[in-house]
Amino acid sequence: MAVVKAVGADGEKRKRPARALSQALPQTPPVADPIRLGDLSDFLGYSLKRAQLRIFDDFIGCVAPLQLTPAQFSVLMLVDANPDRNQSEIASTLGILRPNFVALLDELESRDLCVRVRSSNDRRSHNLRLTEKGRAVLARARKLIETRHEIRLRELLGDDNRELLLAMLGKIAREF
Amino acid sequence: MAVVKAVGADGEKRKRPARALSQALPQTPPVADPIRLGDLSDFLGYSLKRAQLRIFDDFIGCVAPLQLTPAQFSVLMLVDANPDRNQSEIASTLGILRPNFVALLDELESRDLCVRVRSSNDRRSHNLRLTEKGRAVLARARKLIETRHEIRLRELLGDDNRELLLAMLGKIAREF
DNA sequence: TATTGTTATACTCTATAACTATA
DNA sequence: TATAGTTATAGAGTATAACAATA
Repeated sequence: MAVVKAVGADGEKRKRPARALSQALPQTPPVADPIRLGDLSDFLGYSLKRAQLRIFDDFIGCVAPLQLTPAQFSVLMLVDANPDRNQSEIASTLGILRPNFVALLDELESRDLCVRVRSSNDRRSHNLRLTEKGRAVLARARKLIETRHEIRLRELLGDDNRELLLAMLGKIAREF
Repeated sequence: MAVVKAVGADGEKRKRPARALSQALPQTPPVADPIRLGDLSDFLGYSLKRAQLRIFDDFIGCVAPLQLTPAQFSVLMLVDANPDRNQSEIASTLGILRPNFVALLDELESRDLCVRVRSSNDRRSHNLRLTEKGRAVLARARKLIETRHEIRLRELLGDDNRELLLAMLGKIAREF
């Protein structure tokens, strides 16, 4: 397995610049030592958060042509896999509070990716479905993410390690 | 290695309730099928985010006696490992923007955990140090996290898998 | 009475511009 | 002029209470 690389970020600035002979060295050298993370990287929360931010950033860049946030993508995925479920069911499955789900859906509906259909059984409920355009956009998004994002993750981590990573993250989310 | 458990969440509600013989079955059964995550859990971003939220939530609970957020903890850790570095250096290492670091530091300083010391070399800079109390609180926090949080993660994942998880997350944060 | 979707609202995070004091 | 710390501010994301329509 590939070894984790040195330390990065400002690694290329390590070399001290040349200095005139007569010039006194200041108390603090002009090129500072890199900051040490110390034990911080041994705490799962820290590494998890930094990795999550990086992944989301890359995700957003990869689906930029479709202008989908990770949250919007997750809604499209879930409505596609579970048509005609109501807002509360979809929102709570994603850990989104019902009030906060309203604006998110408004946006998807205004872009004609998703529709709210008043349920005939229970007229309080709005059943959710993807539109034809919604399915098409989702398909394009999945292809973009697979070919630009996930494939590079497989290259970086290796197929087996990526599977193991997914399994552990799922276990934490479900059982911790 | 332990196998990932079934599905959870509402797993205990699966059994259909008894029903009067004369009562007609409504079109939709009163106990709905669980929502299927589908391929969503195969996308790293989704699993990463859910796991991160769970970990932070648990972290906050574990250090509740000390009232430290993950961000505050990371600042204490970094200042402890790198005394007399200035705000910009500490903030940027943590991915915190300088303006947002001000209030964070104000809070730590008001609680006498950390001090800003005007640098004699460059009077624009504030060098950061932990106070005696700051070191004590950090030590207690580390112990709480180790004994209540990380230890349970090791039990859940296994020691070797936890190490592998940390290595992969670090690799994503640094190299992806 | 309880639930679904909604509004209003508040609080935290994050992001950018611009000021001040120093260099 | 450039940089460190700061202020102000705006935008996401997230949280709770309460209302109308419906059950």
